Amino acid sequence: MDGDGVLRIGELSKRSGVSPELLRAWERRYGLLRPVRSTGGLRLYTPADVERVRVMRRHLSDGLAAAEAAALALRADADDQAAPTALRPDAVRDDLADALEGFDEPRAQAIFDRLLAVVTVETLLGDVVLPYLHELGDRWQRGDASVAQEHFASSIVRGRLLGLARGWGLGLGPTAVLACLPGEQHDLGLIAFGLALRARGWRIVYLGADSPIETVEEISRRRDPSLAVLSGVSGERLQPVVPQLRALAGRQRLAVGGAAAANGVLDDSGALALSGDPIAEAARVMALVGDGGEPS
Amino acid sequence: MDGDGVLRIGELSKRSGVSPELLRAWERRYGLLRPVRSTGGLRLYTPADVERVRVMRRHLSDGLAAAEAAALALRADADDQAAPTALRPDAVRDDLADALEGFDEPRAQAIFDRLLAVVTVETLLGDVVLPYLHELGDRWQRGDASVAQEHFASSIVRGRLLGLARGWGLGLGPTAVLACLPGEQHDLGLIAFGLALRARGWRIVYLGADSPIETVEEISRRRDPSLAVLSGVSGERLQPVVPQLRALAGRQRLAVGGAAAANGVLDDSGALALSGDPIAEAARVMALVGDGGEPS
DNA sequence: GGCTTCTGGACAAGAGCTTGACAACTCGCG
DNA sequence: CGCGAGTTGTCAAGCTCTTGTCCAGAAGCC
Repeated sequence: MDGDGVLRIGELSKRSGVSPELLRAWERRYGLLRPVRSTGGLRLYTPADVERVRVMRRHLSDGLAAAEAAALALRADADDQAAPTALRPDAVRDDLADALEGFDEPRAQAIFDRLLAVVTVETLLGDVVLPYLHELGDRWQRGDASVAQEHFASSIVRGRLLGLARGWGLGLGPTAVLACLPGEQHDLGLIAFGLALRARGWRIVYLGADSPIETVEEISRRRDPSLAVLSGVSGERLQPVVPQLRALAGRQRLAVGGAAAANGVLDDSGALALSGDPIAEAARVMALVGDGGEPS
Repeated sequence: MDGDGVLRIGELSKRSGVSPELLRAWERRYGLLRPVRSTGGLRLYTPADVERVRVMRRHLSDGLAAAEAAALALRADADDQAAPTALRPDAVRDDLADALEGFDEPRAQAIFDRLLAVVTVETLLGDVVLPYLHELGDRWQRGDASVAQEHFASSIVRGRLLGLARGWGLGLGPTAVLACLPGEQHDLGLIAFGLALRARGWRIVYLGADSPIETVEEISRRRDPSLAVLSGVSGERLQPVVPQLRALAGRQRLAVGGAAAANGVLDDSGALALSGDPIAEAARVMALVGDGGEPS
């Protein structure tokens, strides 16, 4: 499925039939594509970009103006995720919820298998897994779901997500280091975020739950990533480490994700707050890092 | 089918159609091949390497950049492996340690892939993963390994083990419920134990880290397992819950695993102590439950 | 001894990058 | 109809990055 790796502009040109100059022009003028950059500054495109260029061309040959065609191509992209027909996301979600809450691992795995055969990882995350995790969290807070159910479900989802994560350290794109704040055990959102970045061509170094800040510092020195992301669900986790974060943000582009980032605790720390859902934030990060480039 | 001896670079070049200079360049730049060396320092390749070079060439002719093609070839390696040479467990373990401690996820995954093509899950656990985890724990205590290395390595190992665990709830065998004691975050040993039981035909219901005892109780009621296992590395975790365990042991065959079970805290609780290594204990549990049969 | 291989660096061709310009085209309007 | 203004595909110059190839001297192998 995402077996294809990233493409450089020449190859995208060949596959889409659009000259490199024009591809760059479309990017500059309409933001049609927003490729990740390699360490050397080369544009790296994903297979999804090939499709987007195709849509653009189709609209052009329908007689639309370039600006118009680009706008449509960009929107089509969003619609695409909203309408994978055949499968009704909420139905699948209910199905999954039912399986997980009945402690029925085989059935839950089967649902994942069936889904992955039809949709992209991103759709899986955005339409099924993340909404389900939210729902489960809410129900747990209301006392409608037991700790047992929450534990069981998390374990299975974690296993599947980590399975999808295989090989996410590989490739040419920019590198992101991902870790949970000290004391934080909720890692599923962070893994989802990593998968979303991966789908856009990034390389991921994943440290997991409850990581001391020094840990992130060490990796930053060794791998010089384009971005380090710390994640946490509660502000209490964040408060005590803000000074450390400020120091780290001095030498390393830094972001904090999850609900912990929501209330302006980070305001003058130099770290970016990513309090939205993982997929949206991955898209945002793309834009920022793409624009800003690397601070040497 | 294998048995083929090793190849020197000239021979590999002839078979793969890639010049020796280029093969060396690919090794240096992308780590595509990692040949063992003769005593004199000559590179010695296996037939599997021929295949890998072929994959690389195919990706190149698909128009991918060399660096990207190499990355994919390294991952694709997973799918079809021909002849993974003689595998000496300690050598592999060192290799794995090296990859994990260098934060090199792709290489670590490749090592797992190569291993799994030849050995059973049980061998993988017993000869490589568990010893490595022990070693890492020791080094970490001595200060020879950093927290970052420990986190990174755990994440990858956890991902792989959970991947192997897929579908372990399926089947007809006796059911075991597995959970970590409250507050306990070390789940790798428990997962390994689950895999060992699975290899013997059990069904596993896995609850994961930091599980309240009530959680286990709830599942026991709903699934009526043949055994429930709680795991922890330190006795401190165990002490406070002994009364609860005693109560639970009244209606449910119960065991406690990990170092926490070592000192006679459990003596009169009715719970079985499993303080040895996961695989040996899985074998022991088989014998016990096999003998005793199912209570009603 | 003759052929192969090793290391490490160097090199050149080609692909890509950015900035800025430019000509063909479309379109609204007097 | 002709004209200015905006749109859009293409091009160029000067640099950087990537990648296949080459070299020289030392050493291995049969």
